[in-house]
Amino acid sequence: MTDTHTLGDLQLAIMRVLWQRREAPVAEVHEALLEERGLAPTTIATMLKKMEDKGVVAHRSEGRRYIYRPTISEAQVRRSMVGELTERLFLGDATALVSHLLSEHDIDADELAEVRRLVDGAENAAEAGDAGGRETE
Amino acid sequence: MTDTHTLGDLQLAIMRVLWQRREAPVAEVHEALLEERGLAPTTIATMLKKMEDKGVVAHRSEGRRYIYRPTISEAQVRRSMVGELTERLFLGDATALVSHLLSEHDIDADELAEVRRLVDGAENAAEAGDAGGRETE
DNA sequence: GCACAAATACTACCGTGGTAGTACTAATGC
DNA sequence: GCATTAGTACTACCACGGTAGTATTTGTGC
Repeated sequence: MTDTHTLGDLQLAIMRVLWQRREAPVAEVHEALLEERGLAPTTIATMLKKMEDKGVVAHRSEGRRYIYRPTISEAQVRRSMVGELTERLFLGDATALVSHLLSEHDIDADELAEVRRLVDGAENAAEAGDAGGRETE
Repeated sequence: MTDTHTLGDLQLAIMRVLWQRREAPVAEVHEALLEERGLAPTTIATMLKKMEDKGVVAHRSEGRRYIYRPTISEAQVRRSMVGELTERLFLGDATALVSHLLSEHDIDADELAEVRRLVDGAENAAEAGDAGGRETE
């Protein structure tokens, strides 16, 4: 479990479409990405097949059409990918990543306040009955 | 400029060695990574050459040996890669990444306090004369 | 001077993301 | 019923990270 679902750029774009619509036929995914990417329909179809092999999407048939749907959540992908980056780049130290974000101006003054709120929220969550935690999923 | 220096896992491991030592011959890099990876010396040499083509390291000769040194800083690589992930996964919203980190238990209670300190620090830095900033490095 | 060792150069191969042409199949229009 | 069209299947290719064997060069010891 908890396979390392690392997705490429196009794969993520496709997933975003599927996450948004719950499910969609190839043509719809293609159409949704046409503007920002201008890819051939076969490219999308091929990618979807590769993604199915990989286990991140599944399909059902409706006439000749394949209706694809995601089999993993956006949160899972984020966990995987952020986790991997944190490992690779900060030797697993997530706090170091936050530190980087704050010091590299990736987060401006306005957002700083937001982050502060998030920290407060996380602290409260921790205080509340999260003792023994470990049931995420 | 600000090319997108995305490095693979081995490449990062190699860079870490070079960042640590300022410069090092192939054999030394190989030796440094032998325990944790057990790779052939030629693998390191090949990778270093690829990395030189890519522009992230450079070498000078010393007798028959090549002494490699990084041409980009760890901070630059972090900026590139964190930036890319933020773009790919959170549509550029760095705050969303922090939010993810906080809500996915990647940051425990102890670290939360640390993060709070970092936020304070960033706020002060912003208040102080950081107008026009951009001389990190 | 010659054999051996060290070090780089070359070449090769796999996996995977990305991209797409072409082939095949099945529904549809007339 | 046959031609067109939509839609998937196959196949192919490139780039690149990763991994390493083999060839070549050159310095060193005796």
